[in-house]
Amino acid sequence: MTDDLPHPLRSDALDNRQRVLAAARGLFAAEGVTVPMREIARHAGVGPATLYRRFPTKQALIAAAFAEEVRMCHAIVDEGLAEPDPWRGFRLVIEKICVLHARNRGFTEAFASAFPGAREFTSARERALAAVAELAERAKRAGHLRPDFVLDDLVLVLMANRGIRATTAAGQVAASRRFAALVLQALQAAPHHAPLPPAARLAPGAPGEPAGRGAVTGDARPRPWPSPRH
Amino acid sequence: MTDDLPHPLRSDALDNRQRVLAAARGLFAAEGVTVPMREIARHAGVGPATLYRRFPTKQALIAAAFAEEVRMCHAIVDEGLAEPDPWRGFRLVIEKICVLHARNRGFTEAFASAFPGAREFTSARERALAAVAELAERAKRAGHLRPDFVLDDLVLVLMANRGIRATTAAGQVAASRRFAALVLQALQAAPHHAPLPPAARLAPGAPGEPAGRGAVTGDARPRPWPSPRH
DNA sequence: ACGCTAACGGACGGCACCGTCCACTTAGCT
DNA sequence: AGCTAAGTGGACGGTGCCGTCCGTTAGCGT
Repeated sequence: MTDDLPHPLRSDALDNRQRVLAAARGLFAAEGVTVPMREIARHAGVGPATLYRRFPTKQALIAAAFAEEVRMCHAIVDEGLAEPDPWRGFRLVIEKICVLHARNRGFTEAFASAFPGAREFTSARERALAAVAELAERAKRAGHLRPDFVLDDLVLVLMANRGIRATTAAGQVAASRRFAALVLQALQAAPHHAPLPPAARLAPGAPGEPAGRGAVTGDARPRPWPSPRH
Repeated sequence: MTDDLPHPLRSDALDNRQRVLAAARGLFAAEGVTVPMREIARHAGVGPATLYRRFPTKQALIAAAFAEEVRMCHAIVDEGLAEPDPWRGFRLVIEKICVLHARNRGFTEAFASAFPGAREFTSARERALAAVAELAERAKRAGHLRPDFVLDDLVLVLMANRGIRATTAAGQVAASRRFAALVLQALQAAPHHAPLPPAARLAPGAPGEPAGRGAVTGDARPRPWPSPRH
C-alpha cells in the first residue's frame, strides 16, 4: 500500500496521495471503477492535476487502491490450500472470494476484466484459479466434489456472483453468501447427479466489462485498448 | 410488434420504422441497451431525427424492440404453469428464462432494471415471478423443491445469470445453460441440506444497472430518473 | 529568514453523446 | 402532373468527462 517511492514525497503531497487513495477506495467499492476521476479528486479535496500526477492513469490508481484486496485474495487461497480437508478448503475459498467481491464492487470489476497494465489482477486471478484447481483435484479424489466440475465453472460462478446486486452493503454480502452456499450445494458430490450441460468457453479476462460502455476510462466503444497517450 | 398506430404511416416511414426496429434489435441483443441512438440510426441507414420521431425516447424504442422477448417470457411461464409435474415446470421455466436472457444482452438489462415508462418489463417480470412462486409452492409440496427456497432466490439467480459473459453467442447460451443446471441441482430437495444463509433484500428493479454509468441514456450518475424532457 | 523548487488547482481544448430545429425531399391524393 | 403535408437527414447547442498546461502557493533545506 505505502510502497516507498523513487523520491520521497513532500509532506503535503504524501497527505494528498493518501487522501486520494482513501477516496478512490471508498468510491470504487461503492460505485465501481466507472466513477469519474474528477469525482475522486473532488471527494479527496484536490484538483484533477494532482490526482493525475500521482496516478498518471486510472489503471495505476485502481491497482494502488486495490492492493489490499489483492493481498486478501492471496491470503484466502493460501488459507484454503493449507486446510487439511480439501472440500472444506474449496468451500472456504469459494465463499470467501464471493464475499470479498460482494464487499467491493470496483474490485470485482477490476478482477473480472483483465487488461494490459493491470498485472496485479491477472496474476491474482491466475493464482486463485490455480489454487482452486489444486483444491478441486484433491476434493474430487476425496469424493466430495462432483467429478464433472471444471475450472471454468469457477469463472462462471465468479462472473455470476458479480451480477448480484442488493440495495445495501450488508444485503450485498448476505446475497453473495447465500449464492455461494447454493453453488456449493450444487457442486457437492452426490450419489446421482443429473449430467451437466457441457461447459462453454467463457470470457475470463476479455474486455467484456459489466456493461460494455464506460468501463474504466468512461470511454465509448470497447476500443482495442486506449493505452494512455503521452 | 406491428401494433397499429394512431394514423397510418406513409410507406417510406413505415419502412424506416421497421429498419430501425431491426437494427435496434440486433444491436441491443449484441451490445446491450447502452448502444448510442446514433449508431442504431446509422445502422438502419436513417438520420437521428427519423429515429427520434418514431421513438421519442430510448425507452420507447427499447420497449418496442423487446416486445417479442416479452411475449416469449409470458409463453415460457405459461408453459411452465401448464406442466403437470410442478418440479418439471419449475426447471423448465428457470432454464428457459436463463437461456432467453443469455441470447439477448439488452433484454436482460432492460428486464433486470425497471424504471418508469417501461411497464412492459416490470409487468412481465411480476408475472414471471408470480408464476414461479406458484410453481415453487407446488414443487415444494410435491417434495421436489427444497423447502427453504424463497422467491428472492429466483431474483438472485436471474441477477447472477446476467453477470455471465462469454466470447461468443453460442458460448453465452451454453454457459447460461450450465449455470441453470447447477442452480437447479442446488435447489432440488435432498435428504440433508446444509442450511442456507438467510436471504437478503435484493435490488429487484432498483436503478442498479449492470455497470452504474451509462445504463440506458448514456448518462452519468444514477440520477433520480431523467424523465425525457419536452 | 529566505529562496528554490516541488506541488497544487483552476482553466482549456477535445471528444462522444444527447435531443432538437430546419430547409429540402418525396409519397400519396386529386 | 401538380400540390401539399408528412417525412427526412444534416447541422446545432448543450453536457459530462477526459487529460494537459500554467501561473501561483507553500514545504523544506540552508
